[in-house]
Amino acid sequence: MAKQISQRRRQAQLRRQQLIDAALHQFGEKGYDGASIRDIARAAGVTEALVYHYFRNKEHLFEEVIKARSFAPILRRVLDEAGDTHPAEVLRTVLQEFIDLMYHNAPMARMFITEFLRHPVCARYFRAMVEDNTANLTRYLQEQQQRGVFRVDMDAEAVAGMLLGMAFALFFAWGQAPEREWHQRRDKFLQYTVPVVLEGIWAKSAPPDHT
Amino acid sequence: MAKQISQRRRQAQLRRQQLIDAALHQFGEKGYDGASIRDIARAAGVTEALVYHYFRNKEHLFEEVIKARSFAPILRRVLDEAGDTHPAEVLRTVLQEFIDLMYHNAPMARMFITEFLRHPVCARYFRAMVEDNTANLTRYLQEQQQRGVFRVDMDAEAVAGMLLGMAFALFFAWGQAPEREWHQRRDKFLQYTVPVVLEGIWAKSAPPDHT
Amino acid sequence: MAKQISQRRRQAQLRRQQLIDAALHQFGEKGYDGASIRDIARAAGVTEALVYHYFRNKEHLFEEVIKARSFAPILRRVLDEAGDTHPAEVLRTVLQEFIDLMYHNAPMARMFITEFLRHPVCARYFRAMVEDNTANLTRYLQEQQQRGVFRVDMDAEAVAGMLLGMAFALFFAWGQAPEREWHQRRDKFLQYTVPVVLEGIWAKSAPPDHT
Amino acid sequence: MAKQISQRRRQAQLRRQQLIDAALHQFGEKGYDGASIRDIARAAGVTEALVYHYFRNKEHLFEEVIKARSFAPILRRVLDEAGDTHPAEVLRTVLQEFIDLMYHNAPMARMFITEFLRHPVCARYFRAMVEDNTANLTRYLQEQQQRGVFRVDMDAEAVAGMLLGMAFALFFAWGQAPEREWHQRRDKFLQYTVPVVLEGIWAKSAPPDHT
DNA sequence: GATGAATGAGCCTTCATTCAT
DNA sequence: AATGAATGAAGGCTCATTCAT
Repeated sequence: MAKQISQRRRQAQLRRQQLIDAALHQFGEKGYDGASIRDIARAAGVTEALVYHYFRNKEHLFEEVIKARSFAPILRRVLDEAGDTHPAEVLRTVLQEFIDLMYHNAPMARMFITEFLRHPVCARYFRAMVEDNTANLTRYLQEQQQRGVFRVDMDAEAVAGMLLGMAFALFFAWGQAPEREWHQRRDKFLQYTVPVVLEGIWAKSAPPDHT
Repeated sequence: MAKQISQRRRQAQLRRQQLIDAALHQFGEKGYDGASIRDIARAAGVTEALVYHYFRNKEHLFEEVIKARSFAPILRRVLDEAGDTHPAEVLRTVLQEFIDLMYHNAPMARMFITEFLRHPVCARYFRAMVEDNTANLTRYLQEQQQRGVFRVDMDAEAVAGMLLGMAFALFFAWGQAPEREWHQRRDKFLQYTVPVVLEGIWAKSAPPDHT
Repeated sequence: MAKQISQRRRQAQLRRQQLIDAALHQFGEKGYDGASIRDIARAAGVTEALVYHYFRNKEHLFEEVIKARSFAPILRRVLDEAGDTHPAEVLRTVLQEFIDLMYHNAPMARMFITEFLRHPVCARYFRAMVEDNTANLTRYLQEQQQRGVFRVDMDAEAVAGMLLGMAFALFFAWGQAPEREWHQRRDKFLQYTVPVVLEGIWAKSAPPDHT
Repeated sequence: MAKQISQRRRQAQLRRQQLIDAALHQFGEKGYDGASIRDIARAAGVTEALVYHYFRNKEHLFEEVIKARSFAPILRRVLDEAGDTHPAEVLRTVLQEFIDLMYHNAPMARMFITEFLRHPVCARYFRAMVEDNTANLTRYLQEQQQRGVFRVDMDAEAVAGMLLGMAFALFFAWGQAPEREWHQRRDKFLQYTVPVVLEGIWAKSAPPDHT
């Protein structure tokens, strides 16, 4: 009997996740208003009423979708694992991970982008994410600054925001383009654009020997 | 009689514009799906049916809103008038105009952002706008490059995209923040971030004496 | 000046007729509810408002359409001109005229049929028409009956109703069929069916030598 | 539990029928365009939305109404049960049943008549019905013809069409008249008109002894 | 846990009609 | 004579949500 209960619970957990996944895709493709509960339910292969069995209402479901799949933890890990490779390499990797993360989670990214400007909940999470990432990147830049890698007068936070902003803009503008074009833009961004930016912040006494 | 007709026509023109304005605001605040024809009509102080007297349907109204208020012409003017001031100054001005333009037309900017990912029409116009602006800025950068101001190996298009992208990301992330914060971010961007970027593209033989 | 006025009047008369024609076709094709004032106006190449300049409202326009094009006068003429040809020939001609009249004025006929069951005005006119025609045909049959052509116990009115009813049913059921089929049905009706009916009403003493 | 489910199903079945009935009456009285979903829902005592729970849209509801209540099966039964009574009696009975069937299902009959000329679906069903009935009656007439009851040169199909057409025209023209008048017309038709028609098709060698 | 019946509110759109010009 | 601006009502349909089963 306990087994049955735990099985039920597992089944419930599964359903819940299934619904969140379906909702994520629908919201991502059609937006909050554009995606109906019916759409979501059908995409998950269940009845509309069942959605209300798991989530109080559409708003709540939306919040759960946001909570369940934040970028933040993933990105933090990436940054933490940076280690002590050459900063140029590290930053390029970080931005690459960031860009690819958005690209491979396009539905969610789209949802965040489109609903950020309307949905307070979404805005809150999005901002938290941005701040989290910026803070992490800022911290890293400051560490390197103190080690003499970057100019003393560098504004670490501004640079962090600039780098992430550029990456974000890249995804926004071209994330939906045909795959080939997207890859071209992405590669040029990582190989050419980022280094150009870094040019302005290296400490002069320590000329970089980056690739 | 001719006068009467022209008056009627003027009145009609006015109404049309009035409706487009109202629609712009409603779409900007609530998105395409979220803004109902009723909302728009009420905001313009007329009946729903009148909206259909001027526009075939919601889709068409939306297109008219987009067409009627494209950034492109405004931006082009700004860039064309750049003249021959110091490039650093020019670029700062251009970006400032760009940012302020978005900020002062926030409802439309928001609409473009949120509907870009869903509405083909919007996407088309948005992309045209991006390309137009990038092309203009690219051209300017190339001119300066040929005059020896910028490095020979500078990729003008990539730099143009980077600058505009950063500006866009700035607006996206902070355009809705409290006014004071917005202004701080904006100013820091123009006074600090942009120069940092430029640092990487100046021709070495011609050290800039920018502010 | 008088000329101008009369010209205007003629123009007005023309427009009126034009509108009635357009309305007839629209009502015939789409029914009273299905045909909108806009449809009618467009079909006549004028503005909706002009329809209201000539007719108080849709109902009135409908009535005018019905009044303006009653079958009755046409049919009466046909019957009056019957003269003294052989009755079988006369009846066949009468029915043929009746059928062809409906077929060549299909839009109006359709309108009468479909609106008869709903629209009191239409019902009144239709019934008047039916009664008029039946009365005429009945009178003719009675005259021939008194001349010894038809059986003494023939119920002239019943026979008249039966003949016209059959013709009507023919048009109703097949009037929309492909033209070839329609013509086949029509011809068989006139050449075979009608004579069969007459068989039952000839006076026995006077065997007919019809074709 | 199975009981509960079946009860629910029964309830649903009931609702469905209820809606079809309501729709039938509304369509019959006001026509397809004239009868709104609101009308139908109110007549059935439910919300408009529930109509859409049972039927995909108005068109579908209309089709279901037509399918659910076709004359065809009823008429076929009547004809099949004809047995071997005297043909005059059989035919009179058949036509009487046909007429009464229309009269007692006046709303649907009216709907068929008015929508036949506009609605393809209705036209299809109506035509099938006509052909089915005509075919049955034709077959019966041919059987009797082979047994020597009717003239050798009788065109069974034409006669069948004629008889049913007359009956239809009778209903069309007078089915809405005051009840007394209707009954008079109906009785005269069955007792006088039909025999007159038959007069023309009896085989001469076998003089009928009908009433 | 899961379903289908049921609802009230709202949406986009069309319609018949009026009025100033 | 003719038009276009303007409206209130209604129509078909969808949606988020509840409830009994």
